[in-house]
Amino acid sequence: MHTETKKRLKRTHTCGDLQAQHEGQEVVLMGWVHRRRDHGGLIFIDLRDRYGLTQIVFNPQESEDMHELASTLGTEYVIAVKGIVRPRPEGMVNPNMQTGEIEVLAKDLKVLNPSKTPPFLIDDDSGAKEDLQLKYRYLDLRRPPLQQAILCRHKVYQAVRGFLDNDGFIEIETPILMKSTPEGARDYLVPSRNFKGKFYALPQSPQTYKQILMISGFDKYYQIAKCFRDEDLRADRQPEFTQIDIEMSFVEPEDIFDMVERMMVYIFKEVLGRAIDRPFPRLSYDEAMAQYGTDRPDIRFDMPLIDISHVARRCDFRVFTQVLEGGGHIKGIKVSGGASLSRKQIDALAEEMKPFGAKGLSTIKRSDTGIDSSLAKFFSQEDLEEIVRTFDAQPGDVCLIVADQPHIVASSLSFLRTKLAQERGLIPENAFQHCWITQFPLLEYDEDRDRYVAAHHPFTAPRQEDIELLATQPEKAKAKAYDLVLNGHEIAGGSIRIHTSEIQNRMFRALGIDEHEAKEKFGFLLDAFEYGAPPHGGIAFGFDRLVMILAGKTSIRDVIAFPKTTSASSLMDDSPSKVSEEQLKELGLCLRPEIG
RNA sequence: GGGGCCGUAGUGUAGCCUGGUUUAACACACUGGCCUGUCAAGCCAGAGAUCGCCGGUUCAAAUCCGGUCGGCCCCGCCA
Repeated sequence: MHTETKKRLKRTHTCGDLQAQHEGQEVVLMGWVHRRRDHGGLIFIDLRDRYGLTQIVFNPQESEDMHELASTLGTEYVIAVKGIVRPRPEGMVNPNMQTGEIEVLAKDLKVLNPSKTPPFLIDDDSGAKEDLQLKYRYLDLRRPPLQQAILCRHKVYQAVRGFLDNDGFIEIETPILMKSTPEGARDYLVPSRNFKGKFYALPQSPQTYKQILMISGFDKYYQIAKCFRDEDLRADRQPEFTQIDIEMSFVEPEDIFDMVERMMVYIFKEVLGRAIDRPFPRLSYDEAMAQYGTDRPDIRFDMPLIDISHVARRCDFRVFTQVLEGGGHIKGIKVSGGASLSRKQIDALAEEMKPFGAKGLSTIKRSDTGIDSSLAKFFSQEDLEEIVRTFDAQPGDVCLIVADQPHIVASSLSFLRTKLAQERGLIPENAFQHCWITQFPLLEYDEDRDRYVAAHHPFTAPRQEDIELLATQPEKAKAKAYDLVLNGHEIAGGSIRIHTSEIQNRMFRALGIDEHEAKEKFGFLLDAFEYGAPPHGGIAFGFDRLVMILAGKTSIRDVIAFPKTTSASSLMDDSPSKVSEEQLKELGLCLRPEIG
């Protein structure tokens, strides 16, 4: 035991540290065996930790025993090496390595822990399929790209906390076990043992708590909060995710915009060392929908949606005229140089637009000699020319046109716009373009539930001038709500809140929530409003999405240490899983017979 | 709830459309041997797969059909 202690090695440097200046120093490195190159005589080991790689050389002349031991090292063994830093021989410098000027001549080797052969290569690209990566997430997380992503996430946490603290915000935690509320996403439920038959819900967001904190006088609050929504997943949606949740008292939207823009400038500077321009451009919801067909437009490239209804009204194409009579839209986008797209390619695009409801895709190509269009027989030459002018199409361009209900035209063309921009390389690399979307509708009509639902959430304030519309034409009311969009991703959304129980009750009435139900579900908030609620508003960031964009990833799974699959399971720890009969009994639960 | 793509040695792919001369191929990893300047080390040899699972069609299924499970992408959904 005593000799063990004496011989124990203490790490002096990391695998990313050593340079020519360390020549001659005795160092101790610890890490994972990244690769072994065994020449029978000399053995080279690339030793890896999260800081980098360092080449270790084992020479049998130093110690036969040590050399023997080095020859048994396998990939991912954890070892400690004591050795002397020396410059690499003439011509052996590796300029691709951070530590490529030097190597460590091993004097002592200890195997701290052997490793089974890993199921995939620990490298920039392991080549393994994603389910295998998720099962062995602890190995996947050793890969440099994921380590960098997690490090980026750390930097964003620190930047956010640093900025908000400096700006006078107070970090306050709110409960994870809370009351289930109607409206919004499906809740994750937690059964109560003390109150059998009753349930907590995990927060979809800390919305009601942060409003109550405003009433408590914490006029500048923030929290980096875990949120939970039991809905179907996407590349940028996980069942549990993280928000930067912010709320302020005595503010108007301008105050929020100013604070958020300063924070984004700070984050980009701290995390990427980049300067970004502000103020961020603003578009109203209606403008965004008209120009881009989406409320989260990617404005790194142009390609706006162009309305040609005024010309289409005069054509003989019944599909078009019927769409217009039914209140539909006829719009299109111009693809510069797109006249070279083949019939087959266009058909493929049309096929991809079908899930959005688009039934057809019409084309108008402009060449040097004239206009070639699938609509030629329905339009006069003059009208075709007018359409081409409306699009400002040059020879070699093609205009792709959809006629349908407004929401179908918008979503399918928005998809097409992004898709073509990606395929044709129109999106500038390494560009970051924010924009604000403002003046969202307050309410939307829900066909299934046969009533209005809150477009944002039921605490969102209507514009002052629209309050009367709540009782008369609710769909026309606009909200003091705003989203922050970055490169086509919604990264934050917020609003000025209702702060009087009088307006809040009018809102509930518009939503078809009667007084009894309102009291039952949100009574605590309505009560709180009676005791001097300050005007307030705020915003919440999708933290994972923000980090995803900053880290240059295309899925938030890449910036979450332990993400779930698209079916919300965790392949590493195999959750969700069954629980024992005793556990169920304790909670007063039994499973429906068909579940077993 | 719906649509699309994928599932073949430890890993990634080919083979599948057009069923049988395929003893299921290739690369990486792995095992053994040789090797003192490699850094994706090299050379030689070797082991490793009832083709996700269940059923059907057929003389014959990795291959065709139906179902099912899992992963990814999308529509709906996500206040």
